[in-house]
Amino acid sequence: MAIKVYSSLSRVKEVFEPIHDGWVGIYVCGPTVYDWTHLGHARTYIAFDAIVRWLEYRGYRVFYVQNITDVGHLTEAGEDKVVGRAIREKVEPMALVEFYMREYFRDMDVLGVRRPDVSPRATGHIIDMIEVIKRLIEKGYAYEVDGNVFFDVSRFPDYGKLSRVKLEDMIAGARIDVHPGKRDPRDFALWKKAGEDYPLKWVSPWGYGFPGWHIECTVMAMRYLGEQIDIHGGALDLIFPHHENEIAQAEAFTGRKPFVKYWMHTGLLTVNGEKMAKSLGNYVRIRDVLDKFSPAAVRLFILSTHYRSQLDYREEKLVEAEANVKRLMNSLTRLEEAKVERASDKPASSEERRILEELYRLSSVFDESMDDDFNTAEAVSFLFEICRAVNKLVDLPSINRAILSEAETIFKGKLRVLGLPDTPSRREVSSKLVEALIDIIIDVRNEARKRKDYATADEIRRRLASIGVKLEDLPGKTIWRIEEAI
RNA sequence: GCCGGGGUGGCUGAGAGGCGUAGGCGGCGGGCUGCAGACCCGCAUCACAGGGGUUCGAAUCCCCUCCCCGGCUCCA
Repeated sequence: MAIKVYSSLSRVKEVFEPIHDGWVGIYVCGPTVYDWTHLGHARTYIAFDAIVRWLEYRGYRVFYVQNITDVGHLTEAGEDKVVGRAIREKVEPMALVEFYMREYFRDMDVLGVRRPDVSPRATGHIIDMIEVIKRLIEKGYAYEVDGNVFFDVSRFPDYGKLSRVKLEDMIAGARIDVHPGKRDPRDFALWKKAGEDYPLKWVSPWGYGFPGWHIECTVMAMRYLGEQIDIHGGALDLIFPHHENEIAQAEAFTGRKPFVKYWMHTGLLTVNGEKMAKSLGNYVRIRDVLDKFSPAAVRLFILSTHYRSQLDYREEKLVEAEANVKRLMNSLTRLEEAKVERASDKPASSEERRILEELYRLSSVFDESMDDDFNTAEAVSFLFEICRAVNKLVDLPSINRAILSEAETIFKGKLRVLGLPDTPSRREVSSKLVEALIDIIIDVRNEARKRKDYATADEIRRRLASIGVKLEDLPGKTIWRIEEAI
């Protein structure tokens, strides 16, 4: 029953034991809101959404913090992303931020990603950052050069423990911004000096400027979760330098180790086998995917692969996920129908008891999968088996009420924990009036069927299908659902 | 150059020494049905890149080879 979590730091699965009994603090690096959110964001945030849901399902109180980066995130050329874009579009930087932040939340809401408990913004924590930077200078971990402040990597011997990047290799390999004032090319900026007419700057002990990217997460994580936190997550590409630098800042500042007990990283998303990159022009916006596919299909697509694996986006896979969602939703419709039509108080038959036993078993292996480093991919396979068992049960001519209710609890519970819809879709687009009307039409059609007037019956079915209402004749009963709203 | 992750049946994609030939899709056959759909059951020369090795036993561990993808630079 213990949860196991793969830690990027130790590179093995560890038994999950939060620092405070029964309470989990989790920080996930949020987006820099200067552009539309893409499928990679969806991947990461849906994965962590499922993780948070699972921890709660297992009885933990979870406090989830995910930042909004609205300053300090620089491009390769050393330009602040938000500022650069705002200047090009001739808008106030914070208006740009506001726009994309709202769109981000909208996308996440549609995808059923529950909002974090706190969504702190970097610009709202400049004072905290300045305080931490001051302290780092006092402790000798940072130094000022002409209005810039750098972290002195040589003072932090653990540097590289997360990414396993060796300092020598860094110097040899990558392009590093060699600011003239840096003592060592590996040192990174905590505070950057801003020119006179720079639109986004704050006053500090070192003059006007703005914070570096890495310091915001360290500061906000500590502010809301304490000096040591249980889980810190993000996508794989943040390990170096972002998370490496966060560790250096936090542990240097507090003198306490470790800053983070479990580092969790999601695998990256590729598109048709290639990495997703602006330069390749293959960015897939969440918005565009949702134009074609249901949110549930997107979630199922993402959760069908383990969160640490690389995930390749291809449209056919979404088509398949959509079909799978339909399978699950069909089953829910049948369950609803069985509840009102065929629930009985007769003692359970041996067949019913067999199915119930099977459901209990599947429920428990589902849970084991999730406990094992949140293996949603394996859990999904059991979800489909639960679905099949439910179908078998509701196919029976009469079903023991208690068993039916147990089946419903199990099935819906698993759907919910994965953030999938647990009610048949027709509820969302119909109304009492629509339902009553369709029931009348169905009655008329069934009268025709009794008369063996199949031409009329088929015509009614065809015309209903053409407006998105799908009929299904079951023994003694016709059920319907809305496939695509007109 | 330095670090990772992979190569599994027609496709997709879990599993990481025996404990379910995962699951889904597609295909075929059967059941149910007026038909259709949905659903249920069964089947597929029962697959794990190639070559060695360890083991009573390997898709899973070790070694070698080939191929793919990613990180090291802004990125979720």
